[in-house]
Amino acid sequence: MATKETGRSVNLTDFVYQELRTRILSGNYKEGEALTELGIAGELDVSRTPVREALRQLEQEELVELRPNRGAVVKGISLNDIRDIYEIRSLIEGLAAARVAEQATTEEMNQLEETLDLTQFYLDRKDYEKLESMDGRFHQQLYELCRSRMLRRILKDLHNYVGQSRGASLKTEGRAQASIEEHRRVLEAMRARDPEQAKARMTEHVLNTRANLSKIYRIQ
Amino acid sequence: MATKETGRSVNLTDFVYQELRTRILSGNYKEGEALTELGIAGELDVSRTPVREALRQLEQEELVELRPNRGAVVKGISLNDIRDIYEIRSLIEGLAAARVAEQATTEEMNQLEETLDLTQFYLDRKDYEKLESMDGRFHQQLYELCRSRMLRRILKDLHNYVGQSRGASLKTEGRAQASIEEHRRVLEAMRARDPEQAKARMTEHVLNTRANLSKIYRIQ
DNA sequence: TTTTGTATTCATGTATTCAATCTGAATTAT
DNA sequence: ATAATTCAGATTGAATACATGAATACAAAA
Repeated sequence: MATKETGRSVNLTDFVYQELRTRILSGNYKEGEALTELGIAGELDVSRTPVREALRQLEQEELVELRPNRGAVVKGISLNDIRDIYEIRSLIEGLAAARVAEQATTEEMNQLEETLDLTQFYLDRKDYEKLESMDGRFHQQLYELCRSRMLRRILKDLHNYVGQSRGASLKTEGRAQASIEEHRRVLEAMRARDPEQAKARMTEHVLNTRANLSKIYRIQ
Repeated sequence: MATKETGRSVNLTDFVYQELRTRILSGNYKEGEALTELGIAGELDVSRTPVREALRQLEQEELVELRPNRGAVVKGISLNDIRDIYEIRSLIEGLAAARVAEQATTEEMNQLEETLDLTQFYLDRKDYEKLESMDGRFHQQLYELCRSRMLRRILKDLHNYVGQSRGASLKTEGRAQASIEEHRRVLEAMRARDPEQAKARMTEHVLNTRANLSKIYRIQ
């Protein structure tokens, strides 16, 4: 057992975790909403045990608050959080890019390039769901390739938090194409084994994304 | 129930979590060591339930790896991790200091000053345990006062990871006094409401700590 | 009217039970 | 002798049972 219609979770705890996480980050569960263990267990048709374990994980990344003996409350992502995420990323994501420029193999760079080609492919097809997924994959791949456990941890976290707003940003006129081109320039610098340029271009890319986002949301 | 000789845990899960976390970060449990739920439960005299929940939390911060159906393995902090932590902190901890300079109340700055006074007090008494704790408290207070959920999350995490090496650093000749003075200069800039200077001085402080650390450990 | 005590209810905290899975040694087959 | 197989023991995964604590409603007292 343990795949639960959605598939590919190895156990129920992971399944519940993914499910709750998605619902919170998508805004399906709203800020301040109280979650009861039995309620979730009933909804997902599992016992309280995996629910409790999943809630503990979510508490660790501050997506819920666990009040002792009083249950869980949803903590969403605020505009202030988003503003800070982009500010932090503008400071450290360039570092990850520099590391990739220094250490990644040609094979790994080819993987990045494939992601970029796919992104362009889906943009041409106007398949915005896949486009969004591929745009995110470029960053996720980068986090793996930078060979730094700490950078990967932090950047993955931050990136996941802004999934929603990144999607909105990519739907604005011309931004997706610009994003692809910025990614490409980062990759070029990596292929040229120029860490400083890779860093600068990645930083600029993050700042551009933030600037674009500030047209949609009221941040900073 | 629920205080378990060590005191102040509100429930057994938190108690187990703190206990395991401490043992891992202090090197008491070594990298690669396999942990069984029943073994821990027996050692701490609790059932498997709170142990499982604690392990899920520890997995979230990558202090253990959970292999499905095969149990938990300890993941320590490597020298590479420490190197990266200081590099990341040198980039973003200044941002936190700048925020404090902008937003903290005079009362809050007084709290920081009290911590500094206490640090000096314990240094004069050569009470290195308390000294270490107070030196850390200055940073922890800063993370709370910067009023950024994301900065607080990340910096607290990173700071906890390097607890051991920070302790070692403070024991080297003259470093504790230098650290206090650097903290004081950061606070001065905050009191002067000069975010840029607070940032610069904090960044320098982090870099100094790293430089001092590199005399002990073989980092970068 | 406000406060305080108390019973009830509901949710969480923990232990226990049972099922599924993995590991490794003994056994069998090649 | 080596490889494949089987099976027992141990460990994790999940559900359920039991215990504890918090919140609410309501009654009695000030």
